[in-house]
Amino acid sequence: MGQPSDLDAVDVAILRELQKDARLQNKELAAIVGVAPSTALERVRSLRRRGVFTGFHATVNLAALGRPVSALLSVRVRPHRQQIVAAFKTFVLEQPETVSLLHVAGPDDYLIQVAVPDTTHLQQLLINRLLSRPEVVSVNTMLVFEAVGQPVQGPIGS
Amino acid sequence: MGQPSDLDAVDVAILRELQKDARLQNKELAAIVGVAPSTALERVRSLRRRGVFTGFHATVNLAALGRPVSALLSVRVRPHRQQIVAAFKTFVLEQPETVSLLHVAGPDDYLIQVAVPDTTHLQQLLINRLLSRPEVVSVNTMLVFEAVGQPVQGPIGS
DNA sequence: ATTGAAACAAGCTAGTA
DNA sequence: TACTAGCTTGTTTCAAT
Repeated sequence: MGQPSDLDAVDVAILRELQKDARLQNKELAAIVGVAPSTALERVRSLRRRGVFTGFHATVNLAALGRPVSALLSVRVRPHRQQIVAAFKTFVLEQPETVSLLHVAGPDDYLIQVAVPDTTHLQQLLINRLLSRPEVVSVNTMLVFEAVGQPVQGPIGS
Repeated sequence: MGQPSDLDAVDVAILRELQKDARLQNKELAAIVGVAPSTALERVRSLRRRGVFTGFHATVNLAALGRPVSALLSVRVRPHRQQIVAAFKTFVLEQPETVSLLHVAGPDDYLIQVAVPDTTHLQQLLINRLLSRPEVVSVNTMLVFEAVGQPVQGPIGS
């Protein structure tokens, strides 16, 4: 589904601009990428339809939400049966502290990023909700000092 | 900077809606949260000014960008001097493969998420660009099977 | 701090090349 | 597929509360 070659220079420019600012108005976007507004509109719709754009989201300052402490929890889940794993994932995503969940290949199976009000809250989350689950074999906690996300992703010249 | 109590119900509703859909029109947003369009506009501006909103970004399907393989690189950097660490971070963020960078407390110092066209590309990145750097003591590679981000973050009732 | 209304600007849908 | 034009719709400012 979708080769990078499906994307011409205008598409790539649109991807770049809307990753930088999702609230950019269509007319302005059209001016920046050098096409007519109607064309820009159709391009954005097409990129959405083709699944190249997966969403448009505001990002928030978690500290301003009263959750200044972030941690990465490296979790080992056993046995690795489909039903158990699915239930675990659902549970994790239901927790309001969860920011993201990665299923990885390595010594541990899942990396969960959480944001909490304080370390006491983190401790309670670990003890009362994660370690108490039978399928959770181990949890390694890494405090997050700093998180930097690249705001713009594009194709890579292989 | 910014207690959660600074946010009333309307603010929280605005945060929720724009995290779900950053391209929501102001008029529609106003209708959903139950205020006049002019009020909604002022609230959004205020949340931006106060740094509660940190950005509005389109998210893209990395596979559609020709980068279907994601990995998490757990990196140990030594010595842990300010200048060396800063140079390392800058270098990592300059690489087009980089999706995000976390500085953590744990056995390793950095977790780097990368998205690449294939595993050969990943191997080359590791050998030619990461392991060749003198400050990089070790790299542990975890392949990412699945990544799920919670689209909406809110305050947590402590 | 919120609102309603007016002036302004953008979005959208044709019809055409 | 992209563009121009014109009608529709949304955005923004501001005086008043």
